Amino acid sequence: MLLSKLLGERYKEKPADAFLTSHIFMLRGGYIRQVSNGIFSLLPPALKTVHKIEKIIREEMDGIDGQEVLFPVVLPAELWQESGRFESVGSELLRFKDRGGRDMLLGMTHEEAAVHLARGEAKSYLKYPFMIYQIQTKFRDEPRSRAGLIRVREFTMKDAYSFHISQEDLELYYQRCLDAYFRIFHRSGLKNVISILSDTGMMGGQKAHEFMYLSDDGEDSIIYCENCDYKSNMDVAVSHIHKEESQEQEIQEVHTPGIKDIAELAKFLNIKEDQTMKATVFFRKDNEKTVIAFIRGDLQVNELKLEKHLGTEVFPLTDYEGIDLAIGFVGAYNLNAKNIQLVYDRSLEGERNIVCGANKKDYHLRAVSVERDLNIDEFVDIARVNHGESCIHCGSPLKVSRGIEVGNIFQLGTKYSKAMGMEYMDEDGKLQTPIMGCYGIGVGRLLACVIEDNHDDYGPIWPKAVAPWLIHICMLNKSEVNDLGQKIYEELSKDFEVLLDDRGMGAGAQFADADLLGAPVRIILSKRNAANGQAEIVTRDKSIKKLVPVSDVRKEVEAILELVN
RNA sequence: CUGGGUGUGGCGCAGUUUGGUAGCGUGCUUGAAUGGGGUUCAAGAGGUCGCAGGUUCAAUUCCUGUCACCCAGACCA
Repeated sequence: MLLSKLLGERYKEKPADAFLTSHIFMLRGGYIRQVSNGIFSLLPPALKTVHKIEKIIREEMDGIDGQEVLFPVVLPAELWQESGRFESVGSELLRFKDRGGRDMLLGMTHEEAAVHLARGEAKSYLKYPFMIYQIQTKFRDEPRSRAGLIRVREFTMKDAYSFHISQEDLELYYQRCLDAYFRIFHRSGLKNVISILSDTGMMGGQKAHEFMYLSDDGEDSIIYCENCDYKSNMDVAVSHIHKEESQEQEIQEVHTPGIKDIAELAKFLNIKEDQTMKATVFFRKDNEKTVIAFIRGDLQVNELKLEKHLGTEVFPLTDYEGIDLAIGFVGAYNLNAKNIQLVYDRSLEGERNIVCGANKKDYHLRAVSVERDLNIDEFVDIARVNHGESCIHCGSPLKVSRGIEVGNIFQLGTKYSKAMGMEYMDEDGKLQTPIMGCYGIGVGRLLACVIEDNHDDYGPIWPKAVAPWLIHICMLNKSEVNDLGQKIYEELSKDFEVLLDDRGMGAGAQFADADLLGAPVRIILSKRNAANGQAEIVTRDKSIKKLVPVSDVRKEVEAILELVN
C-alpha cells in the first residue's frame, strides 16, 4: 500500500471527544470514524486488524470443532417471543416493524436464532455434541455508549452456541472453550487477561465466566486474591470480613443532631465505622414495597446481590415523600416495620455494642447487640466486597482491580432449548432436551484492548499477528532514494504487507504517521545511508535499531520479524 | 433516564459578556527551498456559526424551542 493513497487522515492533535488511549489513537491514526453515538465506520487499518483477529478466532473455534454459520441481523419478534425475551429484555433491544406491520428486532445476541437453526438440524443424538458460531454484527441500544470501541451500540461479535446431551459433556466443552479463549487473546496480543466467575445476568444459566482485560480504565470491578486462585466479578464476589469482639452494654439513647450518615456519626461519637449499623432503604420493582437493608456501617450494599435475594429489581429510595421513616435515623431496634421487608447482612451476625438509628429524628442508639436485642431469622450476604477483606478460601487480603470484559462464556442449561421446544431423540428412542452453552467475544472491543495493552506515547505498537501492515518504509529524501524505496517495496510486497511512505514529507511527519500506524518493523531510507549502500531497520517498539547493507534488507527484515512479538 | 458540558471550514480552538454579517493554528491545493521527530516561505480553496422560530433596521452573539455529541451516574451477555 502506498501511503499517499491510503484513505484516512491522521491528526496531530487529540480529538476533543476522546479520552481513552485506544480511542485517541484510533481517531488520530485514521482507524475509525464515529457516525453516531456508539456507531462507527472502520477504515482500512482497523479493518485489516479486525480481519486478522477474526482469522485467529476462526482458527481457534474450528479447533474446538466449531462450525461457522451466519444468522440474520434482523429477526422476527416471534422467535424472541418463543424464548420470552421479546418481553423480558428492556429497551436495549431495538424493535421495529416491517412494511407489513410485523414486529421485528435487531439481534443483540443469537440464542434464539441458534436454537431455531439447530432444532431443525439436530434431531438425533448422533449429531451431538456440536457447536455453531458466527462472526456477525450485533446491535444493542446501550443506554450510554462510551470510550471509542470499548462500549458501542453496533459491533461485531463472535458468538458460539454448543449443544450437549449431558451436563458433564457441557462442562468438558466449557473448559475447552475457556482454554481456546485464552489462546485467542494471547495470539491477538492481549496478555493481561484473566477469567473470572461472573453473574449470569439476562442470559440465565448456571455458571458463567467473564474474560477481563485488566486496566485502570475498565468499567468493571474485579475482586481477586493474590495468594490463591480466587477471582470474581464484583457482583458475585464473596469475602470474609473481620469482626472485633466487644462487650455487651446497656442500650443508651444519644442525641445526634443532624447526623445522618455513617461517616459523620462515627466522627461525632468518636468510634469506628464498623461499630455502627447502616440502614439503606430500597423499593421493590415488582410490588413497590419498601425494603430496608441493614448492614454494618463500614460496608456497602451490593444491589445486585440484594436483587438476587429478593428476586426482583430494587431502586434506592430517592423520594422521601410519603415515607414514614426517620430518614437518616433508621435503626433495626424498635423499628415500626409493618409493610416493610427487612434484610440483614451477614456482617451484622453476632455484632455487639454497635450504634444504630433510633427511628427518631436526631437520635441514635448506643450499644445495641444483635443477638440480645434483635430478633433476626436470617442473615444474607448482600455486601459489596471491598479491597483488603479476606479471601474465603485462603484468608489472604483480597484486591480490587478494574477491567474490560472482552469475552464471556455461559453454561445456559436448557433455558432456550426448552422454551423453544428443541428436542432430539436419544439412544432409547426418547425425546430429550439438549443442554446448551454460549460463548461470546467482542471483536471491536478486543481490538481496542489490544491497543490499550500495546502502545507508547506516539501510537499503537501492533503485535505482528494483528498488525495492519508488517513493514513500513520511510523515504527521508524522496528524490534521492525513491527508486531504492520502490524496489524494496516491490520486493517485500511479494511476501509481506508493506506500507510505503511515498509522500516526500519531512522526516518528523513520516515518523509520526508511522508511529500511529504502528507497523512492527520500519525501514528508513535516507540519502545519508544510501550513499553508503545502507538502510536502517527499526522496530516499532524501538528495541531493535540497526544499519544494514541495502542488499541484506530482506534477510534482515525477516530475521527481525522473527524476533518481535 | 438524572445531572453537568459542548455545538463556529477536515481536525483543534478564539469570537458571544457589551448584536453591525467570521478569525487563528493545523490540515488540504499550487510553487519554491528543505530533508533524521509533525521544516520554511509564498500564493490559494474551503464555513447558510447544529436546526427552527422569535426580538431587532441588523443575530454566531439576545430570547424560546428542538436536535446532536461528550462527561458522571443509573443501566449493561
